[in-house]
Amino acid sequence: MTLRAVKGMNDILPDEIGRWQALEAVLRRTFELAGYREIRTPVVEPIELFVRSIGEATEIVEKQMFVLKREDESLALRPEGTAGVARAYVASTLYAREPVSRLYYLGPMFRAERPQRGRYRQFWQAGVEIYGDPGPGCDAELIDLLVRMLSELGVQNLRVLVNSLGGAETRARYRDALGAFLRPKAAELSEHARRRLDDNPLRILDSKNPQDQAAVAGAPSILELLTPEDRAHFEGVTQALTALGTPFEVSPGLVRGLDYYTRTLFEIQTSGAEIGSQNALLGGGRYDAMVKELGGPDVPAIGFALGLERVLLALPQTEPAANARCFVAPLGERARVEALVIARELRGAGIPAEADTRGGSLKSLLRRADGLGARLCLVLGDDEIGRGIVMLKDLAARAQIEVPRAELVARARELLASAPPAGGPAA
RNA sequence: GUGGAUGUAGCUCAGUUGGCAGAGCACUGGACUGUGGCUCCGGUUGUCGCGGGUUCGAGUCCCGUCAUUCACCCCA
Repeated sequence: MTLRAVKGMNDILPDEIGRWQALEAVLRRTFELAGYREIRTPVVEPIELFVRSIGEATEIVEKQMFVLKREDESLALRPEGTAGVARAYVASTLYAREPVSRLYYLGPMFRAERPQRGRYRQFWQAGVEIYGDPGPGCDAELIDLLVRMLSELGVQNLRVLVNSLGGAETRARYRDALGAFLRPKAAELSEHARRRLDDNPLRILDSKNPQDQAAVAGAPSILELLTPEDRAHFEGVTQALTALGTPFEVSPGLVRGLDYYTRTLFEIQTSGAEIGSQNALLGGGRYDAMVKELGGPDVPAIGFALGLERVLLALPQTEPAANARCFVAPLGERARVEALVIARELRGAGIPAEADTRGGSLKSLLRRADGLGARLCLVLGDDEIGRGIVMLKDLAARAQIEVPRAELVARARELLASAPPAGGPAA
């Protein structure tokens, strides 16, 4: 019985890691250019934190948490990032040090759902949180930043959905109104939706079931029930987005399964089939009540989270770039040790270098160099050692020159700095 | 959590009414005693997911199980 990775948790192998690192670099650069600083919080938190922030009756808290019991502690692997960051913000009294905190995070999250394309039990999220700015300007700025980032990454078919849930008062009123509208139509709803009528009728709005969609048509919109303050905020967001030239759709049916959201709610989807039956690349919104709920002062907040796996699936596949590596191919016993010395010298000069230690014919060594995607191959045997030279091959150019041993590093550096010939090396 | 599909070499997949386990790619050796990507010739690679059943005989049929995947659900 071979050991496997835990269901829904995947190894990221070296062949794929380049795409991950490239995406992570874009995320960090985007956030840092916009004034966000990284925060790293624990992967494990007290269950109580998620119950209080995400909501006791949510799917995530009820069914999807990986729970750890240790002595008298009840812990959980974090199912999302916002709660932990908010906890850290309160616990370290960041609010007392600066009026506005702009934070970002990047790391693995855990939810025990049935795995599927674009949905895993361990998955990576990157997100930001802004504390202390009541908006709506920062709401719009954040959405605009994300739309531009995804476009620049090359994600096609973006849809930007924006909605407002208003404050607690609006939300309660809307629940009642929606319940009153749907209850007479209970017979037309799917069984699943019917069960939600009492505990969370808003979720029926984004059901994919055609039956539910039909029943929901003509339902009152939450946007009609916003208080004047909520309405002014939402208009501020949409006006700023328009002024920024960010395309968006007002989507009164947009709802999220986390209880903490207030006012602005947004989601960026791709309509392509790349991410399977999931369609959200990122989602977020305002959660003005959470900091206080967690024992901090009354500080408003907004944030979002992006699924790295989903963005990678939605991204165009790129050819791996030919690398600037050197392969050192020794022929014979004497050359073997010398190859190690040469590789060390090259690395000392900042040139990625690998010396062969397995031996074999020159033909197989050259194949090995090709297989690594190396740009240069250094060949040395008894002949070269006797003459104090090394054979320096430019694999891409299919050319070779004899180079005095002492000039090797300098000549290799020159070749690597020059562009590979047209036609390029084989991938 | 519910329903469907699929599990055969490192990868992609064939495998007929049940009758010797296959191909391409990859890897490797040679043609070319020390010159790579193309070509040609050869070679290595298997718990047919796992367990049971039917049968003279099971990759093939039946039952169970696990995994993957698709849809629902959920969400990033």
